[in-house]
Amino acid sequence: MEFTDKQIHILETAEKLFADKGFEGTSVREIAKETNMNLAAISYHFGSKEKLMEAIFNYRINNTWFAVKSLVSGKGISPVKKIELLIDSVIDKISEKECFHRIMVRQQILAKDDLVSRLITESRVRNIQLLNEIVQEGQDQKLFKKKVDTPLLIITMIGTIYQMMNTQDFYRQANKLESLEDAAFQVHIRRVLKIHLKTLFKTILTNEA
Amino acid sequence: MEFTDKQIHILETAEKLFADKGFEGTSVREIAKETNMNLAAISYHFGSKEKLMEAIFNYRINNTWFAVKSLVSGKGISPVKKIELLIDSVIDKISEKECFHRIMVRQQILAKDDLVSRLITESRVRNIQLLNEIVQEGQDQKLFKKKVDTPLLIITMIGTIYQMMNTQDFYRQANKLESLEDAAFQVHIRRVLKIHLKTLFKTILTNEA
DNA sequence: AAAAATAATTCAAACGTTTGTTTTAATTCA
DNA sequence: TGAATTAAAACAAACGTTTGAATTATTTTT
Repeated sequence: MEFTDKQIHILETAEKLFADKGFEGTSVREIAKETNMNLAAISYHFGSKEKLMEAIFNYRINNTWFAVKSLVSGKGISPVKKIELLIDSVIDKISEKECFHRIMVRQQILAKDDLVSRLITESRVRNIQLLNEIVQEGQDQKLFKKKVDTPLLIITMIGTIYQMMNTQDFYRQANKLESLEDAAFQVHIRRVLKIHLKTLFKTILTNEA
Repeated sequence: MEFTDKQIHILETAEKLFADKGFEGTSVREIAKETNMNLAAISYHFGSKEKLMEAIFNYRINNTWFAVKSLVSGKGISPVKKIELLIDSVIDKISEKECFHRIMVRQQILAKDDLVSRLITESRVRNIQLLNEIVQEGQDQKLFKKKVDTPLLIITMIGTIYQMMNTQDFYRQANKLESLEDAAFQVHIRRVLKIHLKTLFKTILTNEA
């Protein structure tokens, strides 16, 4: 799936608009205006609004996990360390593509069965397999509990990250962090989330507590 | 805010449609057809589609926390027990109003500042205050850690519940629970979530681990 | 290297639908 | 009778998409 510079410009502009106003809430005319292109250009380059959405998913959802996978399947790294690397990586990846993930959250709630929904499911399966590998390794080394609900673990991880992403203004206010610069606050959130999730995972995976 | 039976019928029908297809993805004509009412009836009873959405929020978002509040502010109950009661209650309340919460999740992601957004924020403030009370009590009794990020705790709680709600088919498949009846699976999810979140909260709040 | 031919892209305009809402008359209920 | 509700029809505006001519880029031919 290759895209030209112009197409990528449309993709990323549409991504921002879809994230802010929703798919149905964004008109093709808005996308055209925001990209300084003609209305017909979107149909010309992508065929339809629906296909543009699919293109965004093809553009974003690939290659997300390959870097993590190589990190994680490396020998000589303890399962605990691998979990930590995974958490760091997931948080960074999601933060980098915040708009896309906002779209994905909204999309996964809808009762649809289209290409986009299938792409989301495939992505989830990959995540499960990845975490399962690490958990299995930890169990083999008697470091982790025997019974671990891996899907539930992922649900807490992704759910916490997404909820933070979607309510970050509220978190900022509740913790009186309004004085922080935007960028500094983003860094702060990531750090807090990473520490938090690592603690949680250790509790669930090891036999402590 | 009082509603007639007919209005409630419209509210609940629209709620289901908004949850399944999104606000912009649902037409007023669809709501009319689904309720077996005339198109103009929606405008007549609520004024506009936007106001109908606001009415759904007014209908649902109230009274959600009053029952919890009375449970929680009771004397003679340990802070740990109160946390458990809170978790049980939140999970049950959200499960009861799944459609509404699906709408709320989608709504809170949008970059809007309307009445609905303000209602969501107010609801969050109430939740924080409630949990803060319990945490404070636990800290006074030297049961909980001194430093607790209450907002982060709520984010994990709500985030986990929402993520489970939105990906429950996936969870079911990943844990090979397809043989369970729908109702039994719902019960299963709730039980698992309750145990899971209680464990997490105890870890974060107490000085273990 | 210049010219001609072909392909790719941009543009304004218009297409037919669907949208949320309003109107006006008919009907129901108190 | 008079107010509340329902019904069918119409409204203008916005929607996604298509059209066909104009323009630009690329390739082919001379």
